[in-house]
Amino acid sequence: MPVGTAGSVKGIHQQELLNDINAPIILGNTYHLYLRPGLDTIRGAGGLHRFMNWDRSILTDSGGYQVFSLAANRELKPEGAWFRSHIDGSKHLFTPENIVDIQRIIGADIIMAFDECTPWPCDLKYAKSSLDLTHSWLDRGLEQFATTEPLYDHNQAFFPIVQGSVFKDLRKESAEFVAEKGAVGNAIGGLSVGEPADEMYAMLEVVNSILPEDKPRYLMGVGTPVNILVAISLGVDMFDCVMPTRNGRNGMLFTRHGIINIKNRKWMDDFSPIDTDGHSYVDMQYSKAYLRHLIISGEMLGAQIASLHNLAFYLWLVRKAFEEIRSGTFTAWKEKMIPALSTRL
RNA sequence: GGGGAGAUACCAAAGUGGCCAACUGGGGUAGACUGUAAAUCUACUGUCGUACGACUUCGGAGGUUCGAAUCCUUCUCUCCCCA
Repeated sequence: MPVGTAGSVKGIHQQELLNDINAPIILGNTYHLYLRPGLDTIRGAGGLHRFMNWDRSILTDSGGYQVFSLAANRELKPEGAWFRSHIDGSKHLFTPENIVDIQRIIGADIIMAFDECTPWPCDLKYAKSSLDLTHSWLDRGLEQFATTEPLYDHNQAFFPIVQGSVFKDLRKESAEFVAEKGAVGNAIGGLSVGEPADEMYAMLEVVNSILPEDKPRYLMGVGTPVNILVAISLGVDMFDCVMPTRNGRNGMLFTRHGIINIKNRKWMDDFSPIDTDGHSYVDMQYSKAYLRHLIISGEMLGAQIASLHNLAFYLWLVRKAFEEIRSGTFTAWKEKMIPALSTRL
């Protein structure tokens, strides 16, 4: 199995973190797997377990999110998406086919389909035409995946992505379209792009009533600790998000007791450990006051410590959720946790 | 001892009669960040009030003027050059 990092400092630290706490994880800001929350029972990760080592895997994204986030620098065509490089202005065509090829080359254990992540708000007409495009791209990606081979000595999985904005009918249509493909895992995209959380939850309910229960359901780009617990309760198994690292770099620490903005003056003279309940070596090693000083001073070490803390917290959160599910106490635990997680310390 | 320059809000630094409660940085305070062009971005930052606004500010004192951070007099302090 490949040891997955994106080659970044971030990735390396995550790897160290993994060695440290031995948690199931997919690298690249993706944390955890295989849950069966709705029924409070454990589920294996479907066919994936047959060839995947969850401790050492790579998940790569397709660039579909960049179709959304870099909208100003791209042009959408039926054949694919043209991106203009912000570095030298050169143009590059991303297609459902070459995106599969690229992820094959990287050696990703999980390859994501190329899709359009629709913005929010988004009118029904646009969402519908976008969904049609995403579906046609999905068929092309699946075809490319089926007609090519892994380049290395491990298998690769291809995850389709459900879209449909915040429209239940479209989400239903998309989930059915995706489920029909019989992939070893399925993803839910196009959420947490600005819509109210309740709308996201409503979409998850619709989609998860259709996506197969015995295959991982991967909610892309989510989210806050509360978002994750709610999504787990709605049947999601797998997440990824920039939040622990980006928000960490900007001074936000997530803990089981609530959220700390370490830049706040109130922590200036607080020399207690960052998190006495934490699971990363940084938590007892450094004080809040010191971390605050590092972040405020713009020291890279501060961003690293905060990121490590947050990643460890996120991993603890999903592992704990896993244990609570296993012992049949997830729902009660979740209800108790949500108010704490939302608290501003 | 002689000559010159300068003193602006927490710091630095614009402004050189009305558009100045005073540009811009920094600092400070708070907020945002959800499949990472993001070690980023936003707001506020004299006092009181939610706000229209009111009141006190540009080294000190005095003066000119309808009106002064800006002009005049004087005092205090700082820096530079020559002895």
